[in-house]
Amino acid sequence: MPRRRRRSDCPINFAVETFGDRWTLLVLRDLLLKGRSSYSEFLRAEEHIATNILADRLQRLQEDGLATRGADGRYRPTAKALDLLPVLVEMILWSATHDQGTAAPAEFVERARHDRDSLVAELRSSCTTVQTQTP
Amino acid sequence: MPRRRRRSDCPINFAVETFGDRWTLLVLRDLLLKGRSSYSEFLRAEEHIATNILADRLQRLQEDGLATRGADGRYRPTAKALDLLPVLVEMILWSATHDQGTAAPAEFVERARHDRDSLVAELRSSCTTVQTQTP
DNA sequence: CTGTATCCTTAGGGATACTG
DNA sequence: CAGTATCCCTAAGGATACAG
Repeated sequence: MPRRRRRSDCPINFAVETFGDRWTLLVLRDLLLKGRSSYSEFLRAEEHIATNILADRLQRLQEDGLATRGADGRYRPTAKALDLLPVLVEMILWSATHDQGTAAPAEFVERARHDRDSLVAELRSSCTTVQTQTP
Repeated sequence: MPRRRRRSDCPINFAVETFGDRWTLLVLRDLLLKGRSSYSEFLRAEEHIATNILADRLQRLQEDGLATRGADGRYRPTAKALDLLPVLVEMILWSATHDQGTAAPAEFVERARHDRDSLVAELRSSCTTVQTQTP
């Protein structure tokens, strides 16, 4: 399957082409923010992703260098994926501000608002820790 | 036309459902970062958006409270849209870091890296200025 | 210039069955 | 458990033509 050709070299377009669809960002959320790593864990997402869609997105994440699959069958975020944490945090902040009915932990939002960088650093290191904890 | 029902109350999901498609974010980019405001200006986007798609996205942006259409037929970002600037900036930073071949102005990227908050503030006020400049 | 309308094609997605 | 494989269907998208 030839990968769809890129429409432009704009950085926003690159982001769109990497995770601008209805599922990829949710898988990344589970991978980066919810500490999920196995197929069945991703399948449990409350948005109810279909098995074929999930398999496809996990494949793409690997192709795009955002995740690796270990011998144990668990998916781990790469550094490239970890660098998306600021994007995710800003999205959460935006949704929490503008969507009444959004279910973001108030504590998280407050922290993101006042102490964004240290929150990102913490999330980052918690991912890394989990990553190395299974020798 | 009934609007698609939301899949969950997760803030990331809210973001996905608002601009998680292949075009909305590009229109927002033009609106927020490129100072474009008229239909023909958006149509000039290098990604070549079709007329019906553009009309649809402009409509949705209004429905979602991200843009307003003035009597002059020009589209203006709302405060809700301006609050997406940090998200866009983080995306640009991420793409500039991880996509060789991305065409982001080096000056902009440096500024974003070292002086993110003031850059966002500047972008925000430049939008506002443009907005009020036609009395 | 700012869009509608139409037609057509394809990719994306959902349900479900099945396999190692 | 961790996926493939199908089937089917709809929404999304592209190309144009047309209209006020």
